[in-house]
Amino acid sequence: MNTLAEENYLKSIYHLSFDAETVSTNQIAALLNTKAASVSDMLKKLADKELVNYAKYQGASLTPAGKKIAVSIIRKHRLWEYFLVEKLNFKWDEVHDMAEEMEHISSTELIDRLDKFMGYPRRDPHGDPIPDSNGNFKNHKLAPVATVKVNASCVISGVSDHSPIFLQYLEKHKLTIGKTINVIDVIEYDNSMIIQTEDNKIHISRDVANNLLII
Amino acid sequence: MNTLAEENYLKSIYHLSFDAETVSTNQIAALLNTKAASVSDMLKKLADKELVNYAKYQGASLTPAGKKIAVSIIRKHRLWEYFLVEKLNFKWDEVHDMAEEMEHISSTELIDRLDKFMGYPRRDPHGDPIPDSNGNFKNHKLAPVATVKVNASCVISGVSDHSPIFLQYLEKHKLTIGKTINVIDVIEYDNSMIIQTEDNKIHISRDVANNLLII
DNA sequence: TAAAAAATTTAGACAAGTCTAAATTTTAAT
DNA sequence: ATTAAAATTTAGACTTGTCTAAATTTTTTA
Repeated sequence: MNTLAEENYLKSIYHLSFDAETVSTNQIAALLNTKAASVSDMLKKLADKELVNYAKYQGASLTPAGKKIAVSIIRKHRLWEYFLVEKLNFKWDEVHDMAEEMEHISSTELIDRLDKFMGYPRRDPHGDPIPDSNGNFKNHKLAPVATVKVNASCVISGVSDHSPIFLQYLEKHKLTIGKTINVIDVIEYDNSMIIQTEDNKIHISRDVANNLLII
Repeated sequence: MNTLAEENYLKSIYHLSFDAETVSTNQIAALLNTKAASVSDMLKKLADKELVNYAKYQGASLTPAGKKIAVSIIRKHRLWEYFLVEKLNFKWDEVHDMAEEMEHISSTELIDRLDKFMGYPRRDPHGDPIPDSNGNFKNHKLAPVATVKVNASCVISGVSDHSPIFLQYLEKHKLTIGKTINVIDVIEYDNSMIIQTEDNKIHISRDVANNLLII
């Protein structure tokens, strides 16, 4: 199959492809915490294997074969996260690094049985959709709270920052998946927002409003 | 922590140490499907890290630190095997390779919670004992069926060959963990045995009798 | 649109882990 | 107690994935 490094590159390119057709060397390097030179090398290898389309200086995109591998890794990652939270009682801010390792367990039979064991969950603990065993899933982009108008209400449905520190902040203020919130006010000066949750009234910064997603 | 290769070496040395104080380069090479030269290199590295005791040409043994790592990997392997069989309904001959990958997932918190989730099982699907979270477990050697006298009866408690082909053979003849068997006869010519199980009477070869363990 | 800045690639080096072939040490056999 | 055989180690090479520094290409800016 593919090496761990290759899988991580494919996954990164997939995630970065959400916003653009083609992904730059520097973007990949930043996400993988590596250097642009290393990325150039790897893109050449992945292009040889026909997993990415790559033209020097022009960025990269996934081929159908590369995309299939990326989606399968994302499926594994999200199912393991669900397992860790729902079966082993970890908190949503604790599971990312573990799932990062577990997503590379190769057996697809294993992951399909895990999926069945858990009753075919459709979203992981962070609200991200879980691809089915054929790699199909609706990946429609959610809007950030920052786009909500004053007096409008909405339901928290995802996050675009998965870091423990952000998730812990949300947890602390009960801003978790499924909660309904109402925007009370937007402070023009810094674009921070006052929101009313089911539990209390909170003042959130622009950063938070940008990384908290709603339907 | 340690690399995947290092962990596999430590595990191999642990398993081979069952019969002897010190383990030879060739024994390790055979078990890991690698060459003696590679083993020499790695033993040097592991000795530098004080995980094995190693003197050139004299074989290797684990230090307490090395043994601790080896036992922790074995704990992970056996708990994942139990999970795969008991929760995901795999058969006992299907789980070895998957567990071989899963044993390298690093988090000990994860494995302790998995242990709890499954109710602290004491033996894996092949009858091997599962170390507790402190690394303690009774690892007393089981006797092969080959040592049982005619007319004596005993309970199948383990296997010393974990290969799918052997496990499938046992499954087919219902020679599984917990079954009681009675030795009817031993054929002197080839040391094969006629045994009576709860289900039927079977003629097993010396090889089978050597790899099937009883209490 | 030419120079400066930013992005990217190439060249060459390195570490981990493996291999083959040759050299060395240990063990077995006479 | 030598010699032959077996086991083990060393030397040198190769692969994967990484890095720094230098070279090249693209983009930006004036």
